Amino acid sequence: MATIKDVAKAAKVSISTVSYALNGDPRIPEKTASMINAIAQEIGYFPSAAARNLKKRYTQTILVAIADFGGPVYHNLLDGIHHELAMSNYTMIVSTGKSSENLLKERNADGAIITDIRISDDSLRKISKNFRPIIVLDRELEEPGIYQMTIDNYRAMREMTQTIIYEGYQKIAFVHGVKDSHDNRSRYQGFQNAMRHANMEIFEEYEGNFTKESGTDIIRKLLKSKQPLPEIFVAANDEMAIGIMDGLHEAGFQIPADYGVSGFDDIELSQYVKPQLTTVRIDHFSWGKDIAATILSLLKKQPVKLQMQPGKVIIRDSF
Amino acid sequence: MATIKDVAKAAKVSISTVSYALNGDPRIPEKTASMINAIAQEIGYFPSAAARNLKKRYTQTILVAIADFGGPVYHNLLDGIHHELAMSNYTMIVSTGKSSENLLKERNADGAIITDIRISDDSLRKISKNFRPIIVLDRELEEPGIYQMTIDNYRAMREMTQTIIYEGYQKIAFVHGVKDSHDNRSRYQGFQNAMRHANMEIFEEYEGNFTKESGTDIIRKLLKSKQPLPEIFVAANDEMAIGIMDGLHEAGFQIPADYGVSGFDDIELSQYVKPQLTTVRIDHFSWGKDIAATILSLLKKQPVKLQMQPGKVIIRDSF
DNA sequence: CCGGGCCTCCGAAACGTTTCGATACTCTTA
DNA sequence: TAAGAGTATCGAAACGTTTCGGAGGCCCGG
Repeated sequence: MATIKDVAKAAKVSISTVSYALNGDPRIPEKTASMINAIAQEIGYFPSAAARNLKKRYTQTILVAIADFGGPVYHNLLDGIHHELAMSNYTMIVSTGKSSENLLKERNADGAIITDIRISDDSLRKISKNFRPIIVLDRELEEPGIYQMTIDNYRAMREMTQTIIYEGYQKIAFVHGVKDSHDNRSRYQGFQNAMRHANMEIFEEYEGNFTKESGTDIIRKLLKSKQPLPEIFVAANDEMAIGIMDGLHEAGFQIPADYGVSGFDDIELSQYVKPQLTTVRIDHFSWGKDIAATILSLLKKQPVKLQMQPGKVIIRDSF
Repeated sequence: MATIKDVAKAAKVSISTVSYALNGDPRIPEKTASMINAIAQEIGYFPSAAARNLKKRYTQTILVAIADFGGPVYHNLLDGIHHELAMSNYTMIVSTGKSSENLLKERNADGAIITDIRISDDSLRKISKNFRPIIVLDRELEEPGIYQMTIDNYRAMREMTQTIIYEGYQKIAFVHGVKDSHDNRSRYQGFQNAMRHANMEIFEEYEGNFTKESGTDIIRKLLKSKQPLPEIFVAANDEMAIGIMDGLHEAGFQIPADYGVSGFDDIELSQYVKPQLTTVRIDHFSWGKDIAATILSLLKKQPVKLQMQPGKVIIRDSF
């Protein structure tokens, strides 16, 4: 592997001169620099990230840790982050699972954006001692070096619930996603709040895990056990809502004639499903851009103001 | 930042002893090792990836370079790769755009899986001088250190086309994705071959770019310019097929009564669209696992046999 | 002709690890 | 009791960069 030493030898100059030349230091005159660049090019030299990272104490890299690659909500978020970062000179890497924690602990990046509930608060707190800044998207965590940028789930779900109540629904049920996730909790709280304000009882609560399958399962079990159904299912996300619709259709019911369903996220599928799903739109792309811009400011030690990403109720045909 | 030196000082042993202890070298007796581990834990020490990477000449990392985070086909692929890699002790990182080339050139990983057409063959050839192994998913590229694992587009599309011909369609049109991509080319060749064998003329060819919007556009333009339409649109992927369906529906046509449409990939949406799309299923998840297993073998210098990932025609209702 | 300033360039230390090749000990065993 | 074999530990070099602090050489003004 060609190193800077090889370049120096070939160019008959010192290592330091090569380094300066390659990094465009003004003290190297134009013609020397271009000579050195030509030689580096020729022998196929590229600096070793490892060596550079070690010496400079940063990597010019931002890590995005996500829970999995599968979910339909991440794409726009990642695209948004990437879009913004591409204009800076930071490299973006994304990881999932166990990899993420390793990358953080061993400081493979200068900053991180995290939305993976499997990384515990505790672990994050520990990591934040050595690694900053971190932006968390999926939890509330008060800690120096950790910043929160969440979706305004509470307000959006409250608004959705109010709309439903206004429509005259009486037997209203909530379908939970993974119970102890921040998203689920805050959405549920918004729902709860709206119900309480309207002096309404929650008809029932069901437990899913944010997947489509869990939504379908709930319906199947409900039907099989002959329990009374609500008039409308307020799901904590679109995937479960769609799963519920699948389950209901499977049993021969009509939506919204027999039962209503609402979602949250406005994933692409929601417009294709029949009837189209009434849901809360989150503009993940611009949220991503916002997050990236924030971490860039943080990296420059500039002051930032953190605000929640708003959601917007999109009325379609599912209730 | 705590370094190994701090641990050594706190434990009153030498740096080398700490290093051996932390890496579980058998020459360090159990009780010394656990004492050192405890101290490292206590002062919050984590090794610096940069320093380790520099000294050992590898990173235990595999890079996956994708074209963008947006497309619906990557998720399962990435999940498959991750699934397999998670069982090894390699860290997986994914990147896109300009970042990918930097990461490769500066050797931030030990191996790479690439499916991003914007990285040119030339660039890849150059990179492969310093960086191996590389598995490419989106092109054919004969070069030491570069391995190809593609989808068997040719065969699958030929089969799809044969099915269509067998159904009795006469005016058959092909809808191209981005023209010079390997996927588009090989799918087109499969189509062409089937047509030739059946002694049929290709009714027309349209040019899209693999996006839904491009599919819809094609229909709109066709309709506006009053050109004759084919009886069936053979699209190079599902997204365009769905875009075409959208365009046709928009103009009030019925599918498959008025026009037929076929896709390729079997993305999730294809089952939700009405009518459900007839397409070619690619099991991206197991393809991903296969790819990951292959790169792992390559890394261990074991012999590998590269085979194409097969596709399977899934008959649904769009023709 | 001398001193100072600028322009080019260079040597060497440092970043935080790993690992080779010792060096002291402590036991065995003859 | 001395030699040999382990055992536990250590010092120092090396990985490939960046960057500080010069050092020579040249030109300029006085």
